[in-house]
Amino acid sequence: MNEKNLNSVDLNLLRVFLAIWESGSLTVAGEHLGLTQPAMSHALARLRRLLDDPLFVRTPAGMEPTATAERLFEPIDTALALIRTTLHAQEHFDPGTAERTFRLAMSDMSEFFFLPPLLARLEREAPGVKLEVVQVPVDKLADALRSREIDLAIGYLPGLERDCSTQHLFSDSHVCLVRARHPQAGRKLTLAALLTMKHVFVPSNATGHRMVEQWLTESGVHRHIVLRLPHFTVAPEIVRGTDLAVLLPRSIAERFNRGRAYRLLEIPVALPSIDVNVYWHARFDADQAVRWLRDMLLGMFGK
DNA sequence: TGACCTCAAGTGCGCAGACT
DNA sequence: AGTCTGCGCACTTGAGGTCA
Repeated sequence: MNEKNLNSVDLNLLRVFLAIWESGSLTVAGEHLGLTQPAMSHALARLRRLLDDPLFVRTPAGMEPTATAERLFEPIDTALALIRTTLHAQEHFDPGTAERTFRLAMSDMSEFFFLPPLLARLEREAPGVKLEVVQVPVDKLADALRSREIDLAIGYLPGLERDCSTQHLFSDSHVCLVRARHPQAGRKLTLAALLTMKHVFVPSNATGHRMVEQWLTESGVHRHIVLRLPHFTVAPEIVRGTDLAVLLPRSIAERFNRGRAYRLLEIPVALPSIDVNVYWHARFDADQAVRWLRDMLLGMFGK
């Protein structure tokens, strides 16, 4: 593209490009942008002249991008996001008056650990701020952060470090949670005792927890599972009334043990530690609101 | 010299109808 | 049903002229 072509680049044409890319239809893209279909057609025609490429071709499946469009998508998407966040960055974020919903992705265990204290803090300092926890498959998290479907992801998510910015909060390890009057309470837990005990098994959707469970299996540590649960919240209540045990992250176990109804036993196997981080996409580095929330998380949970 | 006005060209958009 | 194209309207922009 020469300087003359550059003069005719209209930022709105790039929005048109992205809207057609995302919807695969001029009509639908126009609805998203508040333009009619003919206006979209004209805009696409101008883009085609500008870039000397059809960009999108009609197929039975909709408007399919050409190789040139495929090549252009990422830089255009990144450039527009940069412009948006640069403009947003100028807007001062005042938590006391802000009306904003933050969308977060986290596991069920992280919900239990993070949300109660975080909500209490928000209630005091940012009454207009709302949270929405979104369940996103791990392999879709990077895309969800990039597209701003979610603002932050929290947990042990090593796969995200390649695509996203990261702030370390704390390192966690696993312990064996039993009731205070359990026969093993007060004793040093041996591998033989661990294998003899009856366990509650919680698959959870937490990546770190799953990794530890997988590591135990691969290491030949096969516990005697008498109860499988789809989620972990009821497990401590069951453990409190029985001689069953459950393996949980220490942060979760300590939260349950505030009333001293349990004992936390060290697991007699060297388990990998879990780095609990907060993740966001680098394109939103400058977003004052998200930065404020990140700083709050770091202040509350960072070690 | 700057402010204001006029006019032509360029641009964006919508309507209607043709096309795929 | 969805897209493309010709046409006309509205608005913007820039050049040129006039006036205080």
